[in-house]
Amino acid sequence: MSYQKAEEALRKADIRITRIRREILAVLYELGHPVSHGDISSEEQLRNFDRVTLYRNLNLLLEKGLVHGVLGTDGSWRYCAHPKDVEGCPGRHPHFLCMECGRMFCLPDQAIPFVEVPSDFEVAGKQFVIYGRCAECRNKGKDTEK
Amino acid sequence: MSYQKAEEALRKADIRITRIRREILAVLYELGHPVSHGDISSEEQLRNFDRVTLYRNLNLLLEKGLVHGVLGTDGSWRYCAHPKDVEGCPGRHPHFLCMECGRMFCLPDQAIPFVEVPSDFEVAGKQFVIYGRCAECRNKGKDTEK
DNA sequence: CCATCATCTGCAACTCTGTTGCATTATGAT
DNA sequence: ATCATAATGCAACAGAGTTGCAGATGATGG
Repeated sequence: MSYQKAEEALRKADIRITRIRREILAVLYELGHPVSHGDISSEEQLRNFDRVTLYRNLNLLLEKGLVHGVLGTDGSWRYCAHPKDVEGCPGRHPHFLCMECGRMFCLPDQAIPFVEVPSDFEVAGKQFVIYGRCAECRNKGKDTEK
Repeated sequence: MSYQKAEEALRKADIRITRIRREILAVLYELGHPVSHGDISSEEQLRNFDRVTLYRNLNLLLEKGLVHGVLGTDGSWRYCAHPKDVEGCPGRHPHFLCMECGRMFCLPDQAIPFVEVPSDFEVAGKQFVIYGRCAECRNKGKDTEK
């Protein structure tokens, strides 16, 4: 079950185990692809927590490296996490954002390439987002287009 | 002068030539690197125009392809443009965002690589942002750190 | 098992970026 | 110069995310 993995991760990161943190990690572990604050907050297990508390905990988990974030071209952040011993999105690859349904997909086969920055610049991270329409939305479009 | 280039570009794109459009393009042509709505609106020549009008025109210029946009990891868009006959940022390369001063830099020597997306996905565009600290901010830091 | 205290949570209010609706004004085609 | 069309300014709104603070909760020591 994901709760055990979640608790384990929290313990390793040396932060208190609270219900919301366990739930966030469990949800992210189970979904396995990047989801927005809104998506997370409408999950059954998290519906009754405060928006703000959710934001604060997502930021904490980001800082501690238990979760990684991808900024969509719609301006909102998606969060993704996997238990350490499970193959999954480590955040170091491009993501695809469907501008129609808002879903984000990992493109895990391709690494984000190394990029040369001017000397003396300090790199903290990279974001590589491809945007467009996913297969599902393109098919939906075809039905109603004509 | 940039105004002539600006008018030329507007004429070619077949949109009305108004004062704000001429000024936006002239400002972007002269700056030559991506700047935010806030940066643009505090430029001398544009200070007296309405926020909303500026947003609407930036969006129009984006649509018409006279300007391109880059979303920073701080969640706000930067806009960049060059006159057609001048070597400049065509938008098809990575950008560096300094998280401290908020300035964005083009990394024009390196093209954004081709990325394979799942079949039947439709690509509309790409965003590739490297974030961290620019040389200037790192130096500033050194003075006060100890 | 309970007390204690640091930390976390919920609430209200706020900021910042960007958008919409509508009345007024300017543009450029005739 | 006239006039329809398009652009502007204003007010109000929307959504994402943050801050401050009072009250609740979780880990630790007795």
